[in-house]
Amino acid sequence: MSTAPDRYVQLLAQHSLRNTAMRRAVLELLSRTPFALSSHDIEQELGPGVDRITLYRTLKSFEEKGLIHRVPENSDVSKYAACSIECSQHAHFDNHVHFKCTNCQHVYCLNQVSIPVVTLPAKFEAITRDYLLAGVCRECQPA
Amino acid sequence: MSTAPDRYVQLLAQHSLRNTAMRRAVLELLSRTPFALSSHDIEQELGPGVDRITLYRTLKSFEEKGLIHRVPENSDVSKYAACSIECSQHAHFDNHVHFKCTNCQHVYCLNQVSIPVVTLPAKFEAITRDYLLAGVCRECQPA
DNA sequence: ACGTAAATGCATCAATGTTTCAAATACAGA
DNA sequence: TCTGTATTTGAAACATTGATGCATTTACGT
Repeated sequence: MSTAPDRYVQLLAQHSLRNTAMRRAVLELLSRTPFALSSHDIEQELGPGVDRITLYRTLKSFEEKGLIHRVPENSDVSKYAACSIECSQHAHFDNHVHFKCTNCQHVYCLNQVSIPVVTLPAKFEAITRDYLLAGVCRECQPA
Repeated sequence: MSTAPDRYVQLLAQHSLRNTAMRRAVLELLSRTPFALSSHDIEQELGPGVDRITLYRTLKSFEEKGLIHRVPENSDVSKYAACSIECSQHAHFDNHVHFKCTNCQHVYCLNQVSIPVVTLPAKFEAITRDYLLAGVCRECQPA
């Protein structure tokens, strides 16, 4: 794990998180990957040196502080993706649709597609919304 | 577990599932509960007599045959709810919105609110859609 | 009522995640 | 730059959720 002092260091500081090798590595990986990754995926990508427990804690604190968000999935494993810049500990603003490919299993954040609003029955008040699509992604379309 | 020959027996037969005590009990419980239940919840409700493994298998086959659906959640535990009548092994038609109360933790199927359609980027083709809201439910509103 | 395929119950195994605690480390302040 | 302290890490143990293999039991078509 390199020690390059770059924008990830700033991101961590902005969210009151100490600058450690594991955090930089996870942040860098999630930022450069165009689809959501599970804890297991991240472990694989970062190589055999990473501690599984530390990784769980890293993901948990990142989620709490608003650096990453958990993509809603109807499977058993949680997948994570980098948040948009506006997110913080106090509020998540990931109002985009998620798309899961049933072929390659990748989960994409479709940042350009925002979640439509619905009218709820009386006395139900929504605070957050998640919209998850499943189907065939760009990469897996038959030519 | 009673042996009352009622509409659950028919439901099971219609979906090619044998009529057993556990299946009748789970089906009855999910049908009368207005929010989604986790495997653990169901175990508690049905009492100490139920076998955990059999329950997992029951939920799995119910989901496969289209009797119940798994409610998308961004937590770790899976929750299940009874499907609408039109669902079958071949296709689920649960095009309603789900609502999770951040206070009582209950997940409601808002059957009267259908999921709005979105326009996807080129070459993405959606097959299923899930819409999950979180907020304060009817029961938990301050007076 | 009988035979067979399916479902159950139990032991075992696997994956995911949490907790506890000592050792190491980041970072603020002198 | 050095030092103190609060945070983070790493390791072992534990908890929960779920799957698998197999013998026994049960549902249901004939």
